[in-house]
Amino acid sequence: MSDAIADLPAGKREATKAANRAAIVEAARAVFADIGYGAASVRDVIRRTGLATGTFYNYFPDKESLLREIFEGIADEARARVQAARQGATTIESFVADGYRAYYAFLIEDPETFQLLRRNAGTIRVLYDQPALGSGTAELQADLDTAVAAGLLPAHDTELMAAAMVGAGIEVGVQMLDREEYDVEAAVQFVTALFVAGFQRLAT
Amino acid sequence: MSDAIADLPAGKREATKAANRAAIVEAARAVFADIGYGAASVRDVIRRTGLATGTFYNYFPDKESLLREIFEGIADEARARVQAARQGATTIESFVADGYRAYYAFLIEDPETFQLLRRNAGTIRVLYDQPALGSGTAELQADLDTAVAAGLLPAHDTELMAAAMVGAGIEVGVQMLDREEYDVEAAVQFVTALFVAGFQRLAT
DNA sequence: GCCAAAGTTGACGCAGGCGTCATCTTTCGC
DNA sequence: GCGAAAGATGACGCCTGCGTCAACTTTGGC
Repeated sequence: MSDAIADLPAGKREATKAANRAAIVEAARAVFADIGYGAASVRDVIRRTGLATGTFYNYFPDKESLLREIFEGIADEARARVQAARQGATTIESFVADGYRAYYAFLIEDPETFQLLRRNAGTIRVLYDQPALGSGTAELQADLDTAVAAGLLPAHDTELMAAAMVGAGIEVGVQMLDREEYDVEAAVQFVTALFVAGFQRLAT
Repeated sequence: MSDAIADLPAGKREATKAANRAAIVEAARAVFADIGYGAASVRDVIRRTGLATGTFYNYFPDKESLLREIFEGIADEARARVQAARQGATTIESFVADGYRAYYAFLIEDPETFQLLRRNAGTIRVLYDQPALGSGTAELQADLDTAVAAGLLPAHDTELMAAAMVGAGIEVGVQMLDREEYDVEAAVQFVTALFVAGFQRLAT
């Protein structure tokens, strides 16, 4: 059906393969977001694609590797965006605000991804037992360290700072998505005021 | 074996019933904390108690009602403690600090409960689709509203404030529990400084 | 001590998931 | 076009979970 994905040097062979893989991943996102990873079966996923049972195993060895692939894709994307946004920051305000703005924009763009993360945060945390969730607390901590070194932020426990920013960011994001109109700017203003003032106070 | 639970007017009948119920709940806490609610089966739970399959169904109609019972117990306890702690607050500082202190003390007292909540936050959120997780964002919001009315806090979006406090509280709690020594006071100081300064700034 | 009521037990039938593999279909090189 | 290779298919055997229920064990009243 149609020229679906690309007009690259795609042989039909390759094209179908890419399409099937994509279909499986897409179905899995929906299923995991919906009933949660633990409760989902490989069957639930492939049933949704219309492909046959056996086909699944041509692409993935099991359910877990599916979740890993999905999650890594999301994490890479989110990390890249947030980090790019923070790149130009020259003040605490812009560091905090630009990061959150990129993050919230990402959520709104694709609420399914957000639901997926929220629903399976516990599982993901167990799966990657260090890194935690969201766009990566570790990554944020590294950015905070850089900002501290550059004199942008007062020195403090960056691990706790990162944890607090991620936690608050997620819950505020949930609220934002729960409301009638998505107001990214309001959410950004809110968390920015909170953390900028908070960080300054912590310096005392 | 032994005089286990109580020396109340317990008939043997009643005593066994209470013990079995407790055993099931305890096993379920462990299993849900360990592999997650979705992946857990009723069998996983009863197997851990040594009771027979059928016995489970004398106490609970299904897996979900088990989670509900467990979660409600935890929520009641946590809510009561945090609210009691906040009762005497006369300043922003004590309002924030006392609540968090009670909360973190609770976590340390029983890390399994915390792991249970963390692991199954997504499921719980879906189960009670409004209330969310932790000791209850809604409850906190109500307390914040009261505090605002009493002039303790500057007026602002208390829904977002509650969300941010719960989110940051949880993630900071995770960090605290991940560290070698649990330092409740450090965690309390941290979040208190953050939110007190943040709330004041938001008033501007 | 005895017996009715309460409660426990685990085997049972059914449902559905798992991963495999022989078979069929499609593609691609020539 | 044709044949070989790549890949899709779904039935199959195995396993585990579900909720039930007839049979057994324990308790408590007398």
